[in-house]
Amino acid sequence: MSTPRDLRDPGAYAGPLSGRRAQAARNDHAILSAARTVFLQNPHAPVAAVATAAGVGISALYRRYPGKEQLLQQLCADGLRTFIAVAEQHSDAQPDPFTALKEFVRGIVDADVHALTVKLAGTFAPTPELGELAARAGTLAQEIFNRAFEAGALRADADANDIPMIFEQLTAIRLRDEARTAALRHRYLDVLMDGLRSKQGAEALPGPPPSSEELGERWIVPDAIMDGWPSPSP
Amino acid sequence: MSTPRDLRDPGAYAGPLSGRRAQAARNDHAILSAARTVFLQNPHAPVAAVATAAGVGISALYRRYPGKEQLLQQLCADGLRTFIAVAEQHSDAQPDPFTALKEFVRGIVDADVHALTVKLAGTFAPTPELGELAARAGTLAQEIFNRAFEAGALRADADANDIPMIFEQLTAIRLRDEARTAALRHRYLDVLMDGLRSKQGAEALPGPPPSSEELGERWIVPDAIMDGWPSPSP
DNA sequence: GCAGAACGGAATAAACCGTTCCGTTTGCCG
DNA sequence: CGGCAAACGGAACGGTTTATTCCGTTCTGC
Repeated sequence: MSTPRDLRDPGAYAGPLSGRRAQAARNDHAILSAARTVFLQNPHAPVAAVATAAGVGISALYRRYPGKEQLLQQLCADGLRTFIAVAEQHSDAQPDPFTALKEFVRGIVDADVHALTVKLAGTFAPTPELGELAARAGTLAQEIFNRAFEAGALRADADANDIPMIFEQLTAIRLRDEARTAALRHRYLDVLMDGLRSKQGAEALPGPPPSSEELGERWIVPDAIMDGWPSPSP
Repeated sequence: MSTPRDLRDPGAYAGPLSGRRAQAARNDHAILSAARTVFLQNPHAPVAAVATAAGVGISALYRRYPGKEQLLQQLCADGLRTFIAVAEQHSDAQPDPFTALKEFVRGIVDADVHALTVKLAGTFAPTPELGELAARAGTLAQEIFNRAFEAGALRADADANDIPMIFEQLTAIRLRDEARTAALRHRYLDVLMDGLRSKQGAEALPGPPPSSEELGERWIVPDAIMDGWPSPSP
């Protein structure tokens, strides 16, 4: 029985797993990965685009997730978990706190994980678990910032809430070519972090840093981008 | 026929004009302004959202523009013209070229004009006029950068194409509160420009600056965000 | 062989959206 | 004053897009 199987995705390591089961396992990953790429490019992309990008049919997707919303939640949760992992990894084991902070930011930016938690926000209902993960992520980032700050490596008017804003700005850099995107982000990461460094003769940054409420703004508003603007009335 | 007069663009001056004509004049401005706000928030917002935000009916909008596309083109052209005006205004009359550059960037960012030309790109067919305006805008920006660079105010590996990328990053900062948005943008404008300043002991920025082709990427692709990915076929 | 897990993709039903149409209001002019 | 037409508001229309369901097919494991 020369297993002629698996017309799909022939390049991706057919492995020792045999046939259908193996395909299923690979599809698990392919779908998640495709969803990541597609939704990162366009948060409102149709589900069919994910299936196409994953090289599977729509039913393969719906077999795994009850609906689009659950897929997005999964994506977001995974992103948050990655964020936490990166943060923990850079939390210590680095003599210089400034370098630790910079490497941490680079890690998050390379993982392209911030967009997952923010650009997707508002396109699905957040679950309690998501909230907890986000809280933990925030705490870890805060700690890494604090260490650098207390070591005197940052300008006096730098603030922990500047970090998410830096993510935001670097995340805005997105070209078709993924490698080039990463390279450019590194470039401006250097510029930004250099601007945040402590230095003499620098005048104070204008205005207060973002407040936590301001940073959290994104999570509210399901989408309501079009309707009654300020807030019509219930 | 017998168009009595040109109701368009009365200079946003509602004044003592009486009745219907005055309302029309005010609507001209209200619609354009609302469109700006709405499409800046969400480039794919429905036309109805603009009408609602402007506090007018849909027909008031369609009386002025043949369709959505023309409205977007108008918006983009206005944005480009503003860009050019700001650039010309900061092009000289400023002794220090670095300050001139920074003020120029601040002017563009405050006018929120970059998003108009880039976030909207790909949502409508560009006209030849738009192309010319964009070219002129680019040239002006380049000149302002060059003056600062040649004066030695910028780090040696800074590049003119870094400027659009800075716009891009600052434009990504967008809160509900417009004033706060501007304030935060000023904050990171300071950080970024400080990072771009010439200084000793700075290691080189990693990787090459963005190429002009990379910056122009946005204009191609009508939308095709979901379908054949790399580029299906003509 | 056979039962059924997994699939691919067409079919479906419900939005969503740009644009048109129609009835109404309201200055202006004779 | 009466009538005309510029301006409007917003419902109605038709096309398109999308999430989700359904069904026939293909393999696997036994």
